[in-house]
Amino acid sequence: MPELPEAETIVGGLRGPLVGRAVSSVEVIRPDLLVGPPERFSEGVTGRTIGGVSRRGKNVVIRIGYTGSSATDSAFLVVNLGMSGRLLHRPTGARSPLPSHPGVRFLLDDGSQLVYDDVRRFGRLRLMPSPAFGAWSGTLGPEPLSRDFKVAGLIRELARSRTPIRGWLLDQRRVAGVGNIYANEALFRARVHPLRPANELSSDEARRLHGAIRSVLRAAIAANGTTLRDYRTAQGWHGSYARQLRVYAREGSDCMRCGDEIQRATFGGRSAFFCPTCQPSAEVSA
DNA sequence: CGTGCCCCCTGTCAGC
DNA sequence: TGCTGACAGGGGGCAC
Repeated sequence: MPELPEAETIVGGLRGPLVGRAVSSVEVIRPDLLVGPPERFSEGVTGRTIGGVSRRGKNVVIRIGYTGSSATDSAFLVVNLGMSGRLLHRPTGARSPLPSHPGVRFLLDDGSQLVYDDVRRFGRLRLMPSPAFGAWSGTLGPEPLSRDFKVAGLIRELARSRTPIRGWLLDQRRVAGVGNIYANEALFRARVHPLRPANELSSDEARRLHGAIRSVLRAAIAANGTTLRDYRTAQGWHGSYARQLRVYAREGSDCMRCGDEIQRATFGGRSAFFCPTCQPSAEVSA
């Protein structure tokens, strides 16, 4: 599901309704969604005030603290949505459809609710004290839309691995927030075959990939993310980037760039989509 | 440490 | 109509 653009869209939809609200009560319907004991989770959240909503990679981060506290005595609720997780805000008296598979429900002091809903239950909610949050964040790679994500750094890191580039992009320790949809889309834009070993990309290909990752993520954010099936915004809406996808789920269709037929291949346990002409399996010298 | 494979879970769809 | 198998946006654990 949700990759960086979807998490970013959810964050944008939660910030207004959540920031400044206190959590009146928590209902843990599916304890297996929590990392750690449910009692500690409930005690750590109940009665506290939401200080901010942000994102790290694909994760939604909700900062929680006592009213008036500084950031240092905050805790961080980190939500990884897995494949089918949703974070839905339901205003008081909302007529929006009921969540189908609610896992955790937060009742807020204005009567509205935040519901974590997840059909497949691959998602996880983790409440972390500040130091643990910092350590966890440090295990993730740079934010691809930040200034920390540099061409030089990408070239250096690519050289250290011979993993196929599509798998390399999915590793959150390398770049935070890229998943299978946007890895495939970025590789098409950069004209790099998904099976190319990372350390065999030329510096020009790495430069193109760097730009392609950033532009595809930005475009997807502008479209509120990609809804193929499960993803919804915090308000329950669909994202509209699916109709702008150039290769993902377009197997058998014409390449928008050259007209050749888009191929699908399964490796690393997941589908890759690419144009065999625009993305040759070895770099073509100019 | 890097890499590849399996599994977690439910729902949907294609094929028979 | 109904059954079976493949597959779905993620990631943790394990063996090598």
